[in-house]
Amino acid sequence: MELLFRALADRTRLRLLNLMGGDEICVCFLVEGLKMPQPKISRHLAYLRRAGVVSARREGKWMHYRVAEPPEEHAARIFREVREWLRQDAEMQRDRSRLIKLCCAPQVPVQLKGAPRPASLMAS
Amino acid sequence: MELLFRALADRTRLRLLNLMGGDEICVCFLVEGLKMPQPKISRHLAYLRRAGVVSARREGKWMHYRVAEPPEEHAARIFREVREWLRQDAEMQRDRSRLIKLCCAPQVPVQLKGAPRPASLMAS
DNA sequence: CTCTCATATTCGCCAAGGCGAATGTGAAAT
DNA sequence: ATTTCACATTCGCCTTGGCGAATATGAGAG
Repeated sequence: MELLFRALADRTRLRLLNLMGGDEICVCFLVEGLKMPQPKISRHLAYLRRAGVVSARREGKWMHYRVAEPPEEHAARIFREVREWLRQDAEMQRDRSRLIKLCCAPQVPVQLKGAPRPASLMAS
Repeated sequence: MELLFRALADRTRLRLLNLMGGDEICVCFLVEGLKMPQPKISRHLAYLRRAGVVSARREGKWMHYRVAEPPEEHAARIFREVREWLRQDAEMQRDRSRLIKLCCAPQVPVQLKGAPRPASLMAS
């Protein structure tokens, strides 16, 4: 129980969870979307993984992360409520807009040339 | 947002929130109920107060604490869900039983001779 | 005024965890 | 095989926050 809350008790981790809203997303897009150093992102992703709230999948060089709903009933409800909360937060909305611009742009930035784009970024 | 989760990210604080389930409760009952050193309880209560999730009321020598629902909509829903979760947790149930035994006993322990009892401890 | 009682705060110590910088690793490309 | 690319981990430093022990505060009681 405390494990879940410790995972949520950090702004960067909340922003990460926000960016992977329901979808799989590649680490490089998280790095670019949050404009943060890559090791920092990776450390927080590791933390979220240890806490069991995200799952990772490897595809060649790329790692895809996605939100993993907790099995426990109450945890899951809290989790959904948090993500709903994120959708209405101002900074989180900016983050999502930036991400959408990033991956739906006519040409993506140099660093993400061949990176697999997140599937659905339509809702916002 | 992180403030709320940091407040919930500690077992002792969760146990405290559990014991003040909807009611006002005096610090001395929390100390006895959790069988923990009083300064420890006080420190965690201060933390909860700073986080804005409890409010305190003075009555002579005694301090009464109660849960304060956050004004923000999502925060409040999460908070209610947490407290619902607590009600179903095993250790939390034991804590509540012990508290009930404590204050509804034919004669309360020496330390709580004149202490004001928590009002309603009927639901459990 | 002093004493006691309920509660709060302070102090010193230690572990968790955030950060940037550097380095490691594993998969593909050449 | 070597290099490159995407990502992970380690290291050293610093802050937060947990703890017990001691002490402070503030309100009644005597």
